[in-house]
Amino acid sequence: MASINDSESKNHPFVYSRKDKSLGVLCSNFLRLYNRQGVDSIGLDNAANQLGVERRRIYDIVNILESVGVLTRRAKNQYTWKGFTAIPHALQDLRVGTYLLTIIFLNNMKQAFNETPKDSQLCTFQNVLNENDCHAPSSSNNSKSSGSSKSENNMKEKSLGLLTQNFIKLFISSTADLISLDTAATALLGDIRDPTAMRTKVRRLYDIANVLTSMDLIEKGSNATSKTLDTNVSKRRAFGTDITNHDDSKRKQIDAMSDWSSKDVTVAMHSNIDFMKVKYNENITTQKQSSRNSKEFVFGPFTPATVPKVGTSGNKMIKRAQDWENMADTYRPQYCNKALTDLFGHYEDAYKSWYVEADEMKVAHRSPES
DNA sequence: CGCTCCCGCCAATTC
DNA sequence: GAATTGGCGGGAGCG
Repeated sequence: MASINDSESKNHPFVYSRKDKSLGVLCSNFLRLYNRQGVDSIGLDNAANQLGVERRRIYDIVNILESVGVLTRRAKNQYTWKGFTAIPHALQDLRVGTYLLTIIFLNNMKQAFNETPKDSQLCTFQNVLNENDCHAPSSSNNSKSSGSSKSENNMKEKSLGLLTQNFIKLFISSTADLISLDTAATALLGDIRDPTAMRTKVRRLYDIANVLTSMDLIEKGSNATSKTLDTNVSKRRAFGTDITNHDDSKRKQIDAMSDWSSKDVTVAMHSNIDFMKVKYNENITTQKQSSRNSKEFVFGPFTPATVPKVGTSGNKMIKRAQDWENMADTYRPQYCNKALTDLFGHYEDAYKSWYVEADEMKVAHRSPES
């Protein structure tokens, strides 16, 4: 009781609005309630009461927060508050894992290019994620590899928490500032072409996006003009929605993400910097017209600025696409799901030249450390 | 009408 | 076998 919904409900505080019960505001309230020093333990029951919501909703919030390091499950009904300062570390772990994943992904792409179509759905980000669970435990015994990760804990694989992390990984591996939820959903879907699964996935992503937004880790952008701010630690990206879902041979609407702000300053998000709100925004006035087919910019597959040192001393220079370029337009692997193509479409060229290196690197980084 | 996404049924897990 | 957790998707709200 006392102090619950305050927010900025400008108008009539008594009119019910669906917005007032969104996961986003709930998360805000949750944070407002526990994000103060002195707190270190959180009881679910308590939280539910304080916030005046059903238990179920608390689980949603808590799971997502946990996946980003803000919380940790201590015991039944009991969570430990870690705070925002834990986010950088958590993200760093995700980043490392993602790096490797991307390399593998590139290889898969390569395969797709060379081999026949068959049922190579193996281009799904999710599939890559599955085959090598690069979860980032970050603490204690590294890679104890407890048995097979086959089809066992199927339950956990669809958890909101994991989905959240994978969603973030998508941002990390892509240079796109704008990623539509539909795109993300498709990429994160093991089985493409499953309308039902798709819808569900998108629903979940909406949930996640909302809480991440309330945490200021992400921002909603419009298809027309992306406004991307940037926290000093984490990359602040935006999510949008696919437009023109139907149709195909038209123009792929990567326009959505085609206008990036000035190559945002990919901050390192190193171990521990003061996180929080020191967001410095930069002028975003890049009305990049861009184009769909003749992309002239080639960015590196991985966020150039960062990339944790992995074995090889990060000799990642982007070689410009060569004769591959032509092939790119005409010989677009259509058997790779469209969403991914869109997602990574910017540097499709880069792929061509990259996968060669990726091949080498893959062998190279054979566990020097980490 | 299509995009969002809240609500809560009920299954899986844990006590 | 009760209590916790938490997928999942129907369908309501909003633009």
